[in-house]
Amino acid sequence: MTNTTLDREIEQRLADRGVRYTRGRKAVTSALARADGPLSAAELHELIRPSVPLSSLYRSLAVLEEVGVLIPHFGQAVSRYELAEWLAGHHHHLVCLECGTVDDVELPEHLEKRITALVEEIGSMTTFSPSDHSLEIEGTCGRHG
Amino acid sequence: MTNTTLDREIEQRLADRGVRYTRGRKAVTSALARADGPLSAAELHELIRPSVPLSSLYRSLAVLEEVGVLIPHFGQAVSRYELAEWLAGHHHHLVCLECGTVDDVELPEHLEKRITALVEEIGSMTTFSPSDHSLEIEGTCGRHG
DNA sequence: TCTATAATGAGAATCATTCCTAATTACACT
DNA sequence: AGTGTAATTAGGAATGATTCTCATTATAGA
Repeated sequence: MTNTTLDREIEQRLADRGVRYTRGRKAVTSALARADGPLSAAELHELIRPSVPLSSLYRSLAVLEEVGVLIPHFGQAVSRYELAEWLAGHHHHLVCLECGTVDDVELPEHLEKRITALVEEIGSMTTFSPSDHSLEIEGTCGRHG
Repeated sequence: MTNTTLDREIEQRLADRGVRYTRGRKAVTSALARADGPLSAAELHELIRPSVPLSSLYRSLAVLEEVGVLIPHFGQAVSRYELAEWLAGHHHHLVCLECGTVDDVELPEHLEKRITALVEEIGSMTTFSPSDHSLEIEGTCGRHG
């Protein structure tokens, strides 16, 4: 395995929750540990096929998410649309982890400038050419009992 | 209509592309203009029902995206998973608009500190309590012909 | 080893999204 | 206003992703 330490940490976490660290679940975490970005169920299936059928894979993902080993990159698998920035203005997002709503925030110029500067610095560090950016802030909105 | 100026800008853009600004399309843009964050097709449908059937709604979304009036909040409607940050470390994302891949970037500490400071400032401006954040940088990765 | 419980495999069911085709509508021109 | 043409829509069928169900298998502990 690529990363024994990581694997042991996961094993520990699952043990604490009384959940087994089975072959299929190991296949998922180890594929994700090797990946260099978030992967979809289909992409994972391609990587670890044919050892795990899709239905089991989805179950493994759900279990691993439940115990906090995995996180979904942008919650639900539905497309959400918004007006383009030339219409709505440049903004960022507040993502509520409790109710799933996403709210826009427009930042005052001095904060926005600092973000833009950061993005440019990151671009100059890599071979990636940034054209736009969005700061996604997760937390809880003020609307819950 | 809530926002006549905006509506005229959209009308103009569609006219430039030789595309009609029909009742159904207006219903979509005006609902999005009123919304305070990105909406899914189902949410939009709920808002403007029963004037527009779902299939037409999807087509409107596609057309409006094509002419640059709408943008999807996080591309494809598939869930992608990654290891939680306590396992993978805190990182941000480079989203390639050409091929759809998402790569992780881990930032050097001085940059990360600047982002954290920003997020805290934003939190203090609103009723939202941030628990985590991710900077999503869109652009093109270095891998295309 | 035996038993109770957790996990898997395979396929059916569900939900979001896309596709298809005929009927309708808007637009340009008379 | 009336007509021809192309764009658009409605509605339902088809697809693809995800979830559910249930019979079977594996596991941990008595």
